[in-house]
Amino acid sequence: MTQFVEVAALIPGRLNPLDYHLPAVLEGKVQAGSLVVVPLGGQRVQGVVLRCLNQSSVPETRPVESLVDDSPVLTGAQIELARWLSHETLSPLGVCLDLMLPPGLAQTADVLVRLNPARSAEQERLSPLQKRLVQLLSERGELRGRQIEAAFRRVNWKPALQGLIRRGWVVSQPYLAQTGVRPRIERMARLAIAVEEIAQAEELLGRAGSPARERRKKALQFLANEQQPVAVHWITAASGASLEDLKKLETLGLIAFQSVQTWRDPLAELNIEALPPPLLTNDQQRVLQTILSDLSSPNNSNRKPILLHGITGSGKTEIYLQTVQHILEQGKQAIVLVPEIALTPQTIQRFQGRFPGRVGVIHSRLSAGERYDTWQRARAGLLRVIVGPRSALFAPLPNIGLLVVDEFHDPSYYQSEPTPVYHAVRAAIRYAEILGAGVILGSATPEIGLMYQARRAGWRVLEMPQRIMAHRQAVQPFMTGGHSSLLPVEGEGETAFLPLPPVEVVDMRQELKAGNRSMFSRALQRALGEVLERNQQAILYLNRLGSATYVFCRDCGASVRCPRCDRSLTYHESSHLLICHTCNYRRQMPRTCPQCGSSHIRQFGAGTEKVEQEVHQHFPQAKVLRWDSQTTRRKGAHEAILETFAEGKANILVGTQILAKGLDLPRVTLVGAVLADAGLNLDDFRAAERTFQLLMQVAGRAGRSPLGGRVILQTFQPEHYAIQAASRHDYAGFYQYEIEQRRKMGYPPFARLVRMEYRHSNAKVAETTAQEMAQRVADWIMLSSYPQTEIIGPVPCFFAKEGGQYRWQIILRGMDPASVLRGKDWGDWRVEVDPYSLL
DNA sequence: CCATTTTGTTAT
DNA sequence: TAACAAAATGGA
Repeated sequence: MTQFVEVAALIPGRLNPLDYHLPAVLEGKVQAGSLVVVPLGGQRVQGVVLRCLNQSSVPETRPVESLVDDSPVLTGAQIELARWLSHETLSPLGVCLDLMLPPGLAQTADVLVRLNPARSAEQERLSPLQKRLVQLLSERGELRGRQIEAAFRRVNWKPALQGLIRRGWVVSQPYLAQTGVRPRIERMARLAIAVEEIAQAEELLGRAGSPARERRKKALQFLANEQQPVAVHWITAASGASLEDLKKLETLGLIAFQSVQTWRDPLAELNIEALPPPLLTNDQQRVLQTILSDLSSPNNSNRKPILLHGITGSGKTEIYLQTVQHILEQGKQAIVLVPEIALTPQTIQRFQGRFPGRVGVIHSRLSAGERYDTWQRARAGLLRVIVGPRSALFAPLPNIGLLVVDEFHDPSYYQSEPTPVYHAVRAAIRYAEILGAGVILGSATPEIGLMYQARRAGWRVLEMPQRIMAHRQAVQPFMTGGHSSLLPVEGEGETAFLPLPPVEVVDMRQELKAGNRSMFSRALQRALGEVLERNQQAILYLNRLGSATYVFCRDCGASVRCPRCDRSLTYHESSHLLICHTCNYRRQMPRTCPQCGSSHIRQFGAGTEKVEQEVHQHFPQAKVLRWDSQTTRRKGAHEAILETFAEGKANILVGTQILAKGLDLPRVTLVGAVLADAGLNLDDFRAAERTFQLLMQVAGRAGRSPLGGRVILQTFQPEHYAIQAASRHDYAGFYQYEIEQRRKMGYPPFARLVRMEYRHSNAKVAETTAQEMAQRVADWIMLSSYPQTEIIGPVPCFFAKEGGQYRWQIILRGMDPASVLRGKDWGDWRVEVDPYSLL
C-alpha cells in the first residue's frame, strides 16, 4: 500500500496543503514535521509534512521528491501553533511554518547567466528591456538571477531574458545558491597507538635531534596526555607541530584524523560563574509558591496563564529563574521571551549563571551559523532553556513545560512586518494551551486588554508591589559627601525595600506665562543643577512619536480638533494641511487658537538633539550623552553608550522610548520627561496607555539606590488621567479609567479590529482603490455572520506617504472582523488582525 | 499584423 | 513563488 502525506508548501502565496505519495525509498522515513521537496506545477519547492495519510483525497498524486533532513523540523505542537497563527492572522500557512524554521535550512535554486560570446552583433531586433539586460551583462559579466533582480527592481525581466536565451544571445545554467548554513565540521586527531608504544615509534619521527622530530614527538605526547580526540588547531597551538607534521604522523599510522560536528555557541566564550539563588523577599516567596503549586497541579487541560504584575525592580526575574529551575527538575524545558533591547549581557549572564551550559540565546546579532546551531541544539534536546525575543517562541524544544513573557506590554512582541503579522504574547498563550504548559506574563504595566481578559477569565493575577533595593556597594563612594541625604530604607541586607521616587508634575503653560520660554521648566533646571553639583546622574526622556505632528495652543493647551469627530487633527508636512484620521476632514493650519484666539499656536517639535543643545546652554560644564536611533545605528553602540554612562563618564543621558526599557543605573537620581504628554493627542486608541506605560517605565529608572531619586514630568495637560496616574505610580487607577474609556469608545478589548492598508505611488489611484475596497468590504460584511461589523475609513494613514508611496487604510471593528475577510481575496492589501496601533 | 509586456491563475 | 496562459499594449 502506498503511503500519502499532506504537504504545506513553503511559499509566500495562499495555497492549501496538497497530497503527495511517498516513493518506496522514502517510506517509513517521512513523518509529520518532515521537511521535503515536492513538485509543484513546473517547479520544485520545499514543504512541511503536516500529517501522514492512508489515502489521498485526490485520485492522482505526484511523488515526494526528497527528504531534506532526517529528523522532523517541526514538532506536532508547532504545526498546530502554525495552523492557529495562519487562521488568526489571515496569513498563508506556508509563511507561518517558515517562521519556525532557521534561515539556512532551506536552500534556494537560482540561475547563472552570461552573454554568449558567439552572439550576433546587431541589436536591431531586441526590445528596450532586452537591450538593458545585454548592457548590464556586458558591464558586469556573469550574473546570478538575484543580482539581476537587485539591478532591475520591480521590473519583469524574466520573459525578456527567456527571449534572449532562445535566440542565443545569452547562455544560462542552473545554480544552487550556497547561501545555506552548514554544520561546522572540525577536524580532530587522536592517538592511534597505545601510549606505551610511543617510545618505540620515536625512531620513525625523523633524524635524531632534528627539530621536526622534536615537534612530532611533542605532538604525540600532547595527545597521549589528552587521551581523547582534540581539535587539530588546538594540537598545533599546544605542541608547536605544524599541520604537515600531523599529516606525517597520520601516514605513519601513529595518529588518526576524524571529523566531528561542533556547535557554534554564542555563550561559549562567556566565562560565567554559577550563582546560587539569592534569598527571596516575602513577596517573592508568596508569588513563587503560588506559581509552583499551579504548575504542579496535574490538570494540564485547563491550566490558565499567570499574570505577574510586579513593579520595576520588584524582582520578577528571580521568579522566572526559580520557576524555570522547577520545570527543568521535572525534565521539561522552558522558553523565556524578553524584549529585544532587554537582551543585554546582564540578562544573559543571569540565566547562564543559574543554568550553566543549558541555556541557548537568540538575538538579532547572532550570525546565521550561531542561529542555526542554536536551533539544532534545541531540537536535539541539548538546550533546556531558550532566552530570546519574540521569535524565540518558535524554538523547536521537544518537551516544553513553561513559557515566560517578560515585560509583556512591550510593543516589540507585535510583529507588524513581514507577514505573518502576529502578537507573540497571544501566540504564547495559545501555544501553552496546546502544550499543556504553564505561561507567565510579567510586567510593571500590564497591557490593558490582557489585564481585562485575565480578570474576566479568572487567570491568576499576582502582585509584587515593592521595590527591592540593590546597589549598596555601587553607590558607596557617593554617599559620603555629606550633602546627599540617604533614604530611609525598610529591612536589611539583600531584601531591603525602597520607596518609589516622588513625581512632580510641572504645568508648562504656567512656565510660559511666567516668561520661561526654555524647554526646561524652572523646577527641572534647578533639579539638573543639583544633580550636577552632587556629581550624580540624570535622564532626560523625550517621547518622539507624536511630537511635531499635532498642533496645539501654548496658552490654553488645547489641541486643534476635528469638528465632526472631536479627535486631534494631524499636521501633514507634505501638504501643510491638518487631517482627521477618522473621517478624512481637512483644513488649513489655523493662525489663531480656535479655543482662546491666541496666536501662540504651533506644532510642537523637539528632537533629542535640541534637548542636548539646550542642556549645553544652561549647563556648559555638563557631559551629555544622546541615546536615540541615530546614535545607536552602529553595531554595539547600545552597549557603548550604556557603559560610558554607567561608568559615570557623563552626567546626563538624553533619549527616547529606548530609555523606558529595563535599565538599571544606580547613580541616576533624576528623571525628567521633557514633554510627558507628547503622544497623548495622537488619534489612536492606545495613545493614553502607551504614554502611561512609558512614563511609568521611565520613572522607574530613578532612585534605584539609597541615593534616592525624583521624577519631573513636564506637560501642557497636567490634568490628563494618564499623567495624573503616572505621577502617583497608580496602575490600578489608570486601568479603571482607561478600561471605561475603551468601553465607551468601543475599542479593544471590547471590540476587535482589523487594519487594512494599501500603498500606491499615485495618490489618486491609492484613494480610489481604497474607496473601491471599502465598498467590497461593506458587501462582505452584509453577507457575513457579523453584519454589525463597522467600517472606519477609508482614510490616509497617519504617515500618509512613505517611501514615495501614498498609504490609505480601512479599519474594521466588531466582534470578529477577521472572519469577515477569511477566505476572501484582498489582493495586495496588507491586512493586520488586532493591530497594535492604528497609526 | 506580430512580438512583447502585463496581468491573472494555478499548483496534489 | 514560478510557470504558464490569456489579455493588453504598441510599433510597423
